[in-house]
Amino acid sequence: MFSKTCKYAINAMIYVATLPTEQERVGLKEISKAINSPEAFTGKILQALVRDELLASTKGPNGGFFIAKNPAEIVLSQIVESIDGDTLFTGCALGLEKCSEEHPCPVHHKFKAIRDHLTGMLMTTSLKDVAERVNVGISFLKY
Amino acid sequence: MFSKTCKYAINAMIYVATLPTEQERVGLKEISKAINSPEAFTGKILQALVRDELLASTKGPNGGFFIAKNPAEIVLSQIVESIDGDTLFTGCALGLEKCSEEHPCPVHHKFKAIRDHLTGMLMTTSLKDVAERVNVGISFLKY
DNA sequence: TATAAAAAGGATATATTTGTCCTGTAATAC
DNA sequence: GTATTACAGGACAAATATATCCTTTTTATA
Repeated sequence: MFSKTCKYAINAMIYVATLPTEQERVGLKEISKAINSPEAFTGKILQALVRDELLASTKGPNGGFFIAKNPAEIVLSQIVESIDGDTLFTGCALGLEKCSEEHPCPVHHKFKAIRDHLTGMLMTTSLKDVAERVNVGISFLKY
Repeated sequence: MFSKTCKYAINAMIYVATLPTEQERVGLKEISKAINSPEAFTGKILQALVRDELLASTKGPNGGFFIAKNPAEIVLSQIVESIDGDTLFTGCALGLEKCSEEHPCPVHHKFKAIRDHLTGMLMTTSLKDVAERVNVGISFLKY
């Protein structure tokens, strides 16, 4: 479904979004500990999220990462697209290069419904939604 | 969603299922041409499908592959599980090792519906269903 | 201004997936 | 029974994804 990289990215974004807004910045070390991911690799992923302006960062003492805009305005599909691209949303399930309504693969019509369901969910689920679930203790970011 | 290997497997199974039952066997070369896949690699995949008794094969002149049972009784989920295992059906979308109702990841509840939708579709779509679409010319196995 | 903290980025390493090549094995036909 | 055909299987190669290490850059503050 998602690449490992993308899973780390989503978890990291959620973790940063769970922090109170008073806490200005959070470091790589804390993030990778919180989501149980390899630190250096997670650093690369956060870099990419910063380039795509979903995260922001500052260097130096007390530096670290923070969500670039209001977590209510960032949806999961943006993170997925940033890391994995749009193949999950537009690619053919059976790998045909030019799969379309006019030239569909054998499962095109059946997958359409599922893809719509999936993308609809990812486009309507905000970081705020999921971060709140973690904050109230009904969902978890590791193990 | 599916690995490339799994896509080749599904396409190959569909192609073999499209052939008239009078045609007893079909060779690797023809299959990989029909689905536009690398021949040797496809050979490995077909081997695996034979081991899992979804396909059958015979060696020697006029040998080749054929569907092991009635295509109406083989569903897509069996092919997926044979090649990719059950992570698509049971694994956590965010990669948590022990994601469950009691210890859910932040998207667990939302993904449940999509996973059910997807697995339901794969468990109710038979090879016969999809092969017929190819045979009547409303769907395609390559390009 | 020197020092330390922390992210950015380049180079490299490891693991996994995807793909090829060659030999072995079984079946058929002459 | 020999030659030919076609799948089985092992060894290897290439490509991609995942992961680590080290240096550079930026910033805060003592």
